[in-house]
This record gives sequence, C-alpha cells and structure tokens, in this order.
Amino acid sequence: MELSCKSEYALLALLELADHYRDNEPLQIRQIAAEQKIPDRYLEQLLATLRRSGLVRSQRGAKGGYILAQEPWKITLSEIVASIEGTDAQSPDVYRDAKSIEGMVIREVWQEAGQAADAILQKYTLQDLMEKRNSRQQLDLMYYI
Amino acid sequence: MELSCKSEYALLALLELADHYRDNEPLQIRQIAAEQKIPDRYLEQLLATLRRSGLVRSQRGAKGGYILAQEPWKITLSEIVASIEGTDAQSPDVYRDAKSIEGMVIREVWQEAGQAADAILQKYTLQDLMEKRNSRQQLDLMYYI
DNA sequence: ATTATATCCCGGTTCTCCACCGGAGTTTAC
DNA sequence: GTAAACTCCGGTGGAGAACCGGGATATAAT
Repeated sequence: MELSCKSEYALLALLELADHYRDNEPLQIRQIAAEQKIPDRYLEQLLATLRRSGLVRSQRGAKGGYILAQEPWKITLSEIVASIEGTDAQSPDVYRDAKSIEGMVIREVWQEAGQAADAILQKYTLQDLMEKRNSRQQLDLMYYI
Repeated sequence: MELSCKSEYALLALLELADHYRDNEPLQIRQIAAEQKIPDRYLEQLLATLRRSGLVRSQRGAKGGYILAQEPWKITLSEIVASIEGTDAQSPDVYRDAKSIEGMVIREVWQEAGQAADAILQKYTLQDLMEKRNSRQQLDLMYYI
C-alpha cells in the first residue's frame, strides 16, 4: 500500500549488495549511497536494522562494509520489509483490549488483506528483482536502437 | 497492513449506521460515538470526510444526523478506506518522476501487493461485516449457554 | 420569531514517526 | 599508529494522527 522511503532505500541498497555478491568483499555505505542516490547517514541506520535482522553482515574497520548474509535468491521482499518497516514491537493500544465483536471482525478482515499483500512480497526474492531489472534494461536498449 | 484508528473508527461508525439503515431517520454523532466508544469531536471529522466521498449523507439542524448514502451491500471496505485513509490524489503515471529502473521495478511489485490487499477489501461490504458480526454473536451465545 | 438541536468550519495541541544530520567511540587493515 | 570504515548516541524539522474548542449555520418544534 504505502511505499515509504525507508523500504525503497533498503531494497535499493540490498539490490546493490546483491549485484556485488559474487565479489565476496564488502561494499561501503558511501558507495551504495552514491550509486543509488541515498543520503548516507540515513542509509547507515537502515543497514544497521537489516544487520540486526540477519539479512546483512558487516565488517568494521578499514576495507570494511556490508555483505549479504544470504544468497540473493533466499532473501524475500517480505523479510526485508518486515525487518525495515515492521518492528512494531508493541502498539500503544491500551484501549484496544476492550475488544468489541465488531472490532475483532474488522481486525480479521484487515489481517486477511495484510496476508494477501505479504503473499506477494513473499514470492519475490532479491534475485527476482535483479532479473526483472535486467530484462527491463534489455527492453530499454531495444527501444533505443 | 496497518490498521489505523481512523479507519477502524470509520468502519465502526458506518457499521452503526448500517444497523439503523432501515429506520430512515438520521443517527447523531453523539449516539454513534457513545455506542462505539469513539471521541465524538474526532468522529465528526471522519464523518465529514465520508460525506465528501459520498458514502454518507447528513442532515443539519434539530433531529439531524447521518444516514448511509447507499445500501449496506453496495459499500465496500475498499471505498471506505480509500475515502478515509487515502487522499491519494494520484497523478498520471506519465508525470511520475523519472526514477531509476530499479525504482520502477520496486514500485511495480509494491503496486501488485497493494492491489492484492485491495482486492480483499473490495470483496467485503458493510453488509458482509454485519453478517460476520451477527454469526459471531450467535457463536458467543452458544458458548455461553 | 424564537429556541433548542444538530451539523459545519475554523482553529489549536500533543504525540509519534519519518527523513536526515553530526559527533564521539570502536574496530580493523595497512 | 594512523586512516578507514562501522557503531552508538542524540538532535532537528516536518508531517500526519488523534484529539479538543469555539463559533457560525441550518433546521425542527414551540
């Protein structure tokens, strides 16, 4: 539904990391930020979040940076947005436990809609996004010629 | 995905209006707010939004209030949340800012997920919610006996 | 006509999250 | 040991959510 800057930045960064996954050497924040036009200080926070979720590993010190913690075809978009968007540990819903029946019914429908959206995000991996992008680039090239 | 207070309040209020749809006389904000435990001054804003979207009609003055503008089985949850949550005055995609190819691919997947969620909300009407609630109440009664 | 009753419209407030910046500390390669 | 990178901490500005209040306006009943 809502595509926040956070999620898009995170996806772009992970896509960049996926591109260099074969190199087996870390990519620095600065490079990712420059390549994808992301404010570096902000990207740093997002990568820290992704690290805490185990999607990315970091190496400190000189020649350090970030690497994907798993192969690109094992990371789904669902995991990414769950990591970045939804650390809704506890919502401040004190009054929500006074659950009317209508409230519960509404919540169930909402949950169903959320699961439908998540099902879509689960069937796409980083690898899929890369391939989608590559074939798109191919298409653009064809039109250019 | 995210179930905001706004949407839940609006749904509860419309459910209340649907309950009294046969009466053909308006329900006041105060009554809805009292019945569904909604802050009345806030509910007023939401009903104003729903009115501007044509989901609800209002009658001013004494004996005034709100009535559903359409039959309960003609109002989908999709319309409701679109009215209340989304003032997404969507501009034509042609004038969408020229982003990177990866940005476009990401946006397409996001759109697909959003449409999947909206499809769920489209297949439920106010009438459906009422029936869901009624059968739920029936169930609770059975357990109570 | 006047009045009681309701919506309508204009604000303001508090709070949280987003997007982002800066500094000080820590780890590591060289 | 120094430079290069991450790590942690806090802070800012803006937007929206979730409210509250006052006054203007419309309408039914007297």
